[in-house]
Amino acid sequence: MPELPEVETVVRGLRLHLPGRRIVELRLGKTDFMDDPVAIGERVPGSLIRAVRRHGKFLVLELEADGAARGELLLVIHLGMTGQLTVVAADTEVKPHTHVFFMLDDRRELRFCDPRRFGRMLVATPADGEKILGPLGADPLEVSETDFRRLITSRRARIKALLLDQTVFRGMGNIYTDESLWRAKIHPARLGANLKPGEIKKLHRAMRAILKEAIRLGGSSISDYVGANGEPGEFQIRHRAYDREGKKCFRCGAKIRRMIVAGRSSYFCPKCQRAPRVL
DNA sequence: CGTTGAACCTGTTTGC
DNA sequence: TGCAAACAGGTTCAAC
Repeated sequence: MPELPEVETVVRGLRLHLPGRRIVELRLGKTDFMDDPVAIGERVPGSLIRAVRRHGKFLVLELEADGAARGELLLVIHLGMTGQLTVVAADTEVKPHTHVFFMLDDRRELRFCDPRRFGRMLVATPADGEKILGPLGADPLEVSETDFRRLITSRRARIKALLLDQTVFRGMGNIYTDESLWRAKIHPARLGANLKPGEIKKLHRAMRAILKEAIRLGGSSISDYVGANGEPGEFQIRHRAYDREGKKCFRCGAKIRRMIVAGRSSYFCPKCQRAPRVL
């Protein structure tokens, strides 16, 4: 669920509460989504939260550890499909599947809830964190049109697969990929290398505009996504392709179709987004 | 290289 | 109504 706009929304929400707070205690439930739960239990308690940032779909809490493990430490978190990070008062009722409680020094808690446990959590030194964050590709909001073109035309994969590949662009997911392709009128199965210059320019613009608009509306809430304050997003009402199989295309009225591309459900307008004989 | 399918796990929706 | 299948924002790995 959480793609770039959702993670960005969560990060902005966390920034309202976390920087300057100390994590006084940690409580763990199920930990099979953690690389090394023992390390988290040992190194996180007592640390000071310096900053919160996003890298693709990863959230990064910059910590200053005290005691023995003194020094800069990164808490790296991925929300997977159903992960939620919220800051609540310590006496707030606990939702099922809440697996981590970070008790703060202001009687509040940062809670991680993830029913499917596809999320990920680990602590690392800045150097080790680089091993996870380093391989990620260009930020879709920062990438220039020139770099965008180069990244897309230098590979022989379908445009849908390229946009979803986190080592090419960090942060794009199934919803915003389909929405961007719909706006740019490009069929998801087209080969990136075969896109015409005009199409690439339109796609670059569409992607950036859609991500910005989605961030403005707090992301898309399909079933369980919420921001750090527990509020759902509103971008789902603006979806033009995603999850609209059989419904009318907002542009031409044709029925939106669904097909599997790059292993994922892909929604597109068969009339606006034509599949050429040679993809 | 790139694609496909399965696996990871739980909950919800859909179909017979 | 009830049960089983299909499906879900993501990533990773094996096999071709």
